[in-house]
Amino acid sequence: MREEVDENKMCYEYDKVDKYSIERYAKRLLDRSLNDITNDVIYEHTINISEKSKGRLGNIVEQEYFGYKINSKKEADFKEAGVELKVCPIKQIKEKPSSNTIRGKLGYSAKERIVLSIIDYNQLNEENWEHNSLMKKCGQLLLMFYMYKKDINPRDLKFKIISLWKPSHEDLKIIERDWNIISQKVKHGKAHEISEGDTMYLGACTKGSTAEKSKREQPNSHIKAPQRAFSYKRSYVDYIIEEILQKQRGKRKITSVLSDQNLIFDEKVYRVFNSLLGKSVSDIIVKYSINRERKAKNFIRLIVDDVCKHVFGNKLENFDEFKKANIEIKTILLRPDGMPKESMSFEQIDYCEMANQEWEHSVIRERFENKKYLWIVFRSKVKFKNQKDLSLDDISLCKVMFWNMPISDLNGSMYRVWLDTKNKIIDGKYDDFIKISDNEISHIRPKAKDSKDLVISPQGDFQPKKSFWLNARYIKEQLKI
DNA sequence: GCATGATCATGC
DNA sequence: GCATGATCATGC
Repeated sequence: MREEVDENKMCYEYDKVDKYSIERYAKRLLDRSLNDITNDVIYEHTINISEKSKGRLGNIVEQEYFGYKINSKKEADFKEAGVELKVCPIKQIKEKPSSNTIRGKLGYSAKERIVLSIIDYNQLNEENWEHNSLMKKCGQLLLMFYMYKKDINPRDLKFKIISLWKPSHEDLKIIERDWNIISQKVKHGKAHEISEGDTMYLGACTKGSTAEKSKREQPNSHIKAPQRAFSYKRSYVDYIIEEILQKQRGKRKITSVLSDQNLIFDEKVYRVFNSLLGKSVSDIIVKYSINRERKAKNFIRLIVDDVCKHVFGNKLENFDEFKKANIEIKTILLRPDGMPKESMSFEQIDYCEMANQEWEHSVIRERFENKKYLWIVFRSKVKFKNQKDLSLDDISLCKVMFWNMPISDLNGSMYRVWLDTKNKIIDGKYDDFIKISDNEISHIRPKAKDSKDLVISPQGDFQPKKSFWLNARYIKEQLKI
């Protein structure tokens, strides 16, 4: 009882010019919900949780817990201290066994990106990085992560991680370039072509009920562009969470960073691989003294990994930047005419999961909206049937590019394929998925150890493992060779 | 032991 | 030679 009185007495008692005081005050909510600590004092500030305002927990925390009016203006929430408050949902996940973690270990993952501020295209058109309104408002964040639960009164949601946070010096360089990529599109009258996948950590995500409704004027072009907001990408937020937790545990973070003083990581990747353009696989093997038998089906990919271990000291996907920006590496082999020999496969479909998912939160949308790919493209000089028939002298590196799926393809063809597949899973039609000849950008096909390699379905029986494939023809288009 | 990345094999 | 089903070495 006494503690409860003390808690209430302390309400609003923070020094608004001192960010550490604000953080300390915020941390009273650690492992608690608003309802756990507040009873009497808060009532006079209680706000209505209407359906329209979605009852966002962030709004409630701002008004009831910190006692200030909601501010979506250009200055920070705690303007005297220069601190912007962000209340963000997280979920518990099993960490992927691919890293060095023990299988099944529990960790936190960001449920969504952190939206920083709406982009005012006209204002951005006038800004440069040195005097930008985004970092002025959001350069110093106070992050309050809570455990997300569906259909729960927001006042009962428990906070798990609370901390001041700002990007490290190294990250800020990448964020600066991301900002410049976005602002350059605006300055060139291409705000309507912006995609969240254009950038690494800082994204420009759509904001508004629907992209159509939210369209607004942009400078330097008469074409209307969907409203967008600066945000930290979900994969980057995962890293923020990890960074804060490691700091709290007193562990020094083991970093594996590819960027250096002069070059950002993708520039280093380009520099190394562009120097190898036109070189054959056998040239590359000799150059880096690679010793590997040509047995595995993913031989070329293993060579690429060998090169990276030699040049960078590690495989690319093991570097922090690749994790933060959510970049996956794919090698592609082209026939002499530029057509990829194969379509590109992805992880197998979890039939039960997919039957219950909505598009907005689907694995496949997440995969292609919030993810970048590094395509390392080889081309054969001569016609061939099987790759193993080719001489390594005849396969050479022809292009290296970072790729992400254009929004129009994601919301168009990809959505159609996803919806068709989901409906057929629900109907139990496992032999009737979209084929490559259906001329979408993607199709469904088996991907398993063998035909007896099965996985459980929502109907309770076992079905062959299958996965999404990007059509070879679509990849050719995207390569623009 | 199994997911992953990628290619092979076969029928038409 | 395409379409699609089937499969394998690797590495975590």
